[in-house]
Amino acid sequence: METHAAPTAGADDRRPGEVPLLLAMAFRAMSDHLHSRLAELGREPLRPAHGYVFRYLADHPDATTVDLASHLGVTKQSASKTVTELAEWGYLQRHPHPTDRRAQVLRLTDRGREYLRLADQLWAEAEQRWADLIGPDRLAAIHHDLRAYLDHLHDGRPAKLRPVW
Amino acid sequence: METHAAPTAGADDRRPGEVPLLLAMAFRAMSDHLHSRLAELGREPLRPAHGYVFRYLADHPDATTVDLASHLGVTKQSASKTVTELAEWGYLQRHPHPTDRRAQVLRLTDRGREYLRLADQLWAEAEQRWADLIGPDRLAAIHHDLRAYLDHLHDGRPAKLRPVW
DNA sequence: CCATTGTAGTCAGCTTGGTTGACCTTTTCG
DNA sequence: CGAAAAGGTCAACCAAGCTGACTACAATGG
Repeated sequence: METHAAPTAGADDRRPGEVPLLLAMAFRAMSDHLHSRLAELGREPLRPAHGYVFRYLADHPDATTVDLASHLGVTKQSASKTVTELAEWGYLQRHPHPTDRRAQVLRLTDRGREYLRLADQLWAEAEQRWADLIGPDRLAAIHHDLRAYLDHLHDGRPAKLRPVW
Repeated sequence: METHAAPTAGADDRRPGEVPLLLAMAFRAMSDHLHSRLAELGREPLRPAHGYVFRYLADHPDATTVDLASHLGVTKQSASKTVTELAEWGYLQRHPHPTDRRAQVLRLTDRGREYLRLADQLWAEAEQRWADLIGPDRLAAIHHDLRAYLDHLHDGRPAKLRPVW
């Protein structure tokens, strides 16, 4: 039961370079958790990328498709396809841009905001399972260290999200 | 015009459920590092999934395509496609199975083993950048905590690797 | 010992989620 | 003003999965 081992970690024969893969596996595990909970609740199987769209739109109320594309790190055509899909499903709407007649402002519908709350809650569940195992202080430290890494690397510019696989 | 400024690095305003996404972003950042280093070195742009194949074959000297498929969590057809590709590129070879004439034993070539060493080294570089920032003790603790989580969840069975996106 | 059932692997065709390129409209700027 | 840049769409293509059908061999139970 070495759940709270000291950071010295003598017996840990850490293979250098293993951490990145562990990050991917942990994310996958949490993602699986979210999917199975969504299924339990009988919800549509939106994927993490969709949740990320929702979050961006919630935080950026005057975002356009091009904004979204650059945030997601995909082409505007691809982002447009996603937007069309989510609009058809009633999660967001395109509104005319107040000053630029080329552009469209994307806004979440109530349904979209509701889904975002649910997704946040389910991610939090998965996260909590980890906290239960290692302790909330450790989780907070990891959160902090991850942020530090990403802020350091990208220094202002937003981090890319979608894994290259 | 940002309504939500970047989180000020003051008190830990941890949004519950944020950690999973940070895991994905950190992995993506490390993966980007690996890719750009490979490009610098003029190497073929093999993806993380390929490195994972190499590792499995290195650890399981009598693995077949079906073994690999179940390990990767994909269909045998998909695994077969990957194997064909890697064989054409000279990273592995198919050998007749000693006792089962349907099956083929997959083995890394020297070139494959060399690539695995390189990939390990590049992942380690990315990992090290994080360690430089947060300190090696913190990284070791995170490594330990990730392992604990994955071991706890899967309890014996291998963890899924490829992110669902 | 043979008939049935199961397994390793391949081939073919489809789907998904991305790509590039061409294009129209509107905006920005020299 | 006129040229270049930018938002958005349409269309064609591509990569990497998938399912389904199939062959060849293996294992098992009368």
